[in-house]
Amino acid sequence: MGRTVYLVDASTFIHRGYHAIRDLSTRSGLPTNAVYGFIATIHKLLRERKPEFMALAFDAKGKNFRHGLYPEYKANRPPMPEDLVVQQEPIRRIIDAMGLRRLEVEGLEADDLIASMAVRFQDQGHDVVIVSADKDFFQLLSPQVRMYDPNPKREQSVTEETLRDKFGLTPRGFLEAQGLMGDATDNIPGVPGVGEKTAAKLIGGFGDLETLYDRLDQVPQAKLRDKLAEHREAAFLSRDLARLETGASLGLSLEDLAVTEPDVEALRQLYQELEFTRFAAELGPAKTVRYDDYHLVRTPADLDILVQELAGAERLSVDTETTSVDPMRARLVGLSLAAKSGRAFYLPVGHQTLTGGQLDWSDASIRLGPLLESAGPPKVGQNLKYDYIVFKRHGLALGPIGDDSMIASYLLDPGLGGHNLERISKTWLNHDPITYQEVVGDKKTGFDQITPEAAREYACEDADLALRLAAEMRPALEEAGLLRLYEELELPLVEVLAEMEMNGVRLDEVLLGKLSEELGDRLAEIESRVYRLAGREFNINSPKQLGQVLFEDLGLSPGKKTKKKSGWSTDMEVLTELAPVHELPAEVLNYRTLAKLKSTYVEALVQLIHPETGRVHTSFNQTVTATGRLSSSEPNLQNIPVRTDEGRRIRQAFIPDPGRLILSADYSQIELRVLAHYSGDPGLQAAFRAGDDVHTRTAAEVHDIFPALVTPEMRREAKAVNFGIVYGLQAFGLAKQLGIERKAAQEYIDRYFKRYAGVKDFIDLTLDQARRDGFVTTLLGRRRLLPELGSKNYQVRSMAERMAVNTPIQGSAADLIKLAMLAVHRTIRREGLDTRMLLQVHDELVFEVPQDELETIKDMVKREMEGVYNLDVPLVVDVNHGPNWAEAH
DNA sequence: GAGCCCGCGTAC
DNA sequence: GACGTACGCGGGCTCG
Repeated sequence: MGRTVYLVDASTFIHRGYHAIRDLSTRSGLPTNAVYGFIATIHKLLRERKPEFMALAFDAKGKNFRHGLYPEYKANRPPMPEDLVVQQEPIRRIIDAMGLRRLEVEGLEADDLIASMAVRFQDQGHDVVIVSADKDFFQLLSPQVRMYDPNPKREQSVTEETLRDKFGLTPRGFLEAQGLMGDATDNIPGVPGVGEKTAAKLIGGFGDLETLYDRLDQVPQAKLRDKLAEHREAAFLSRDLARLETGASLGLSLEDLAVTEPDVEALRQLYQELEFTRFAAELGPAKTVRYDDYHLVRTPADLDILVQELAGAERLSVDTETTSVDPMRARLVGLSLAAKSGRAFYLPVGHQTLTGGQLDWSDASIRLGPLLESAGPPKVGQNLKYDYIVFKRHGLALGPIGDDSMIASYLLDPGLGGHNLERISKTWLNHDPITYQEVVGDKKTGFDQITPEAAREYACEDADLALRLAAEMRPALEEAGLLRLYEELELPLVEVLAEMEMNGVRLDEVLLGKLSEELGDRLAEIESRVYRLAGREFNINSPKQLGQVLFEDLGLSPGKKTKKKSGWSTDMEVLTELAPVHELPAEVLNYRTLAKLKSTYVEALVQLIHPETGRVHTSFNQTVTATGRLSSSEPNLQNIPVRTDEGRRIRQAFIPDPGRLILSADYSQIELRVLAHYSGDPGLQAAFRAGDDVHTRTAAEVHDIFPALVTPEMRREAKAVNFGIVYGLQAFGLAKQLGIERKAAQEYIDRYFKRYAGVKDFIDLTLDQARRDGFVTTLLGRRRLLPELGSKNYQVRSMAERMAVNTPIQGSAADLIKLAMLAVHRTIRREGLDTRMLLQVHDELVFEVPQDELETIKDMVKREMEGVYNLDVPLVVDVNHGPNWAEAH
């Protein structure tokens, strides 16, 4: 019985993908546009046609019989571009993993492979579909052989009839016509001046080249006749070149072309390497974990047996299930434990929906105490800060912390953007965990609404995975020299951050209430003035509507487009420009300032006051920034206004409990000191050793004058340059910031680097090393991977270079203050002090100090922070205190 | 109505 | 394009 065989001309679709998709590459810079386009086409073909038999023909390297006939064959083809060459290998690997037959034969082009197979299978009574758009295949068309192009924008199907309708030629005739036409892309000459139309007409009339030349005198046009006569040889040669080889013996039977099952895991691996997340997802979840050794523990007797089994464990993985993602509001629903890969236990304690029994937490927590508290094995988990807080609020002091898979993943690649269990399990274990959605269904359903049975696999898996992940990642940390940073800084910091979050900050609700009211009044006043000036009402908060009012209604001249150029920018820079021209922009600037304070700070903060503690409890995120800094969220307490009087009023609402004071300790110029240390620059180091004002000193150096002669304006410029250096400043940016000519900015920068040659050398050396290693490091060996340093795209590469310069500085400063937090925390503990650490704002620590500890803490904090690490320049800490954060700063 | 992106603005 | 690291607001769009 006749079957259908699909023969794919791979190079057609590889080239089409290469040209149709621009700028697709992996994060590390491997181009993937052709791979992506080609694989998308093959997917489409498989999906739409579901072929049973199929082969993909590739061009073999080197020469073939056509070069023997005609040395100039394809001589006009430039060599394959490098960014396409490197995509050949991945394409072939994917085809193999897909379970498809790939054909590549030395001395034969893909066309000849396809032609030989087409004829062979046709002769065996099968139908053949040639998947290509190349007209060279027209000569093969027959009742059993047709062509197909999966691209919907093209003519999808070509048959013998199509050929007849379009050219009036038979397939055989088309080959004859090709002899006359030639083919410019393959450098096949043909007869000059004869194109598709003329060739079709001639062959349509005479049938073939032999007949045409036998009866050349019957061609009516004298000129054409002469051309044909002159290029007779070329015509016959061109036909020979266009004729596909159909007799190649490939020794393939139909069965050899059977489409087999894909190697899903190999494919997934390839797709992940190429960062084709969509294709990887289409393969469905990878399940490499078994669920058959996961158990429910729901009686005190079983719990005691379990505690006994786990007591001697080297490490114990722990995970909590709760009612909230906010650990300060979460109620414990259950916990899972694992000490051996693949074996885990779920202990329900707070399910509302039950089909059987569950443990009583007040009883269970006593039985678990010896295991989970500091006497037990080191604890492993994913984001243990969360579990630590939940347990602490439920009367249990989890410890000691032995591994946190989230932090391990972060240290290995802090630029990853997300270190959740799902993601790192995929990366490290090639496993897709059960999702929260799959377990509870509706996202609004609390975990306590499902049964322990329904929770078992999900909860056990989380503990099991954290255990497996820690085991996988430890060697990687060791390899990268990150183990000390992990064990001696980041893991101990977990507990410190947890305590800070639980401490929370007290807010003066009355003051915030007054502020909100006042801001509301003032906003209303501005609003009415804005409407009057605009001549109509509109939403001032909408940049889009504001743009219409300014640039259409009022006809002011727009400054610049927005980033995504979807409209005209109305940001501070533009409005400030417009302020002298019209009253409205100035009003809007004022409005924006106040609206920001009201919505982002006053109102949001009040909203987040905890009902039980009466304080706000931020989250300090340890695995978010690319440089090693912490971040703060819900609320973000690291961007509370401070620069304007208006903004500082918010800080006045940050107050201590009665009998206490707010104390703030901040590092003076920590980033520039790190720069001075790294660069070894004598001038910069001298400034810090002498205790000079570094910006004044920079101005004096650059202008070559005495420091006493530095004007405030000169100091301001120098300050901008000093900060800019840390960020990878360029002349354009400095010019914009200082409002000077670009040329003047460039001269300033040149003079700076001449004076501070050590800084220049540091930047160059850092970049050299970063390019060599592919990453940069901080004082404590923290890494940031920067594959984009090798990018061919100037913009991408430049960005990476600025990151390479900034990260060691910013990241080292982060290392130092984290070390200081540990030191201060330990001293507070050791000395049994009652002072609470509340906040960290990158170079500042904020404490809530009992009156009678003030002097002790002042001295201690300054001493610990300044002495935390021995740089080549001194670290200086300024300490202040007051009745609120504004006055302590 | 939820979820997301955009434009904007706050901090260091 | 052009100076690094974050978070979060309101508007406005998409999607179910």
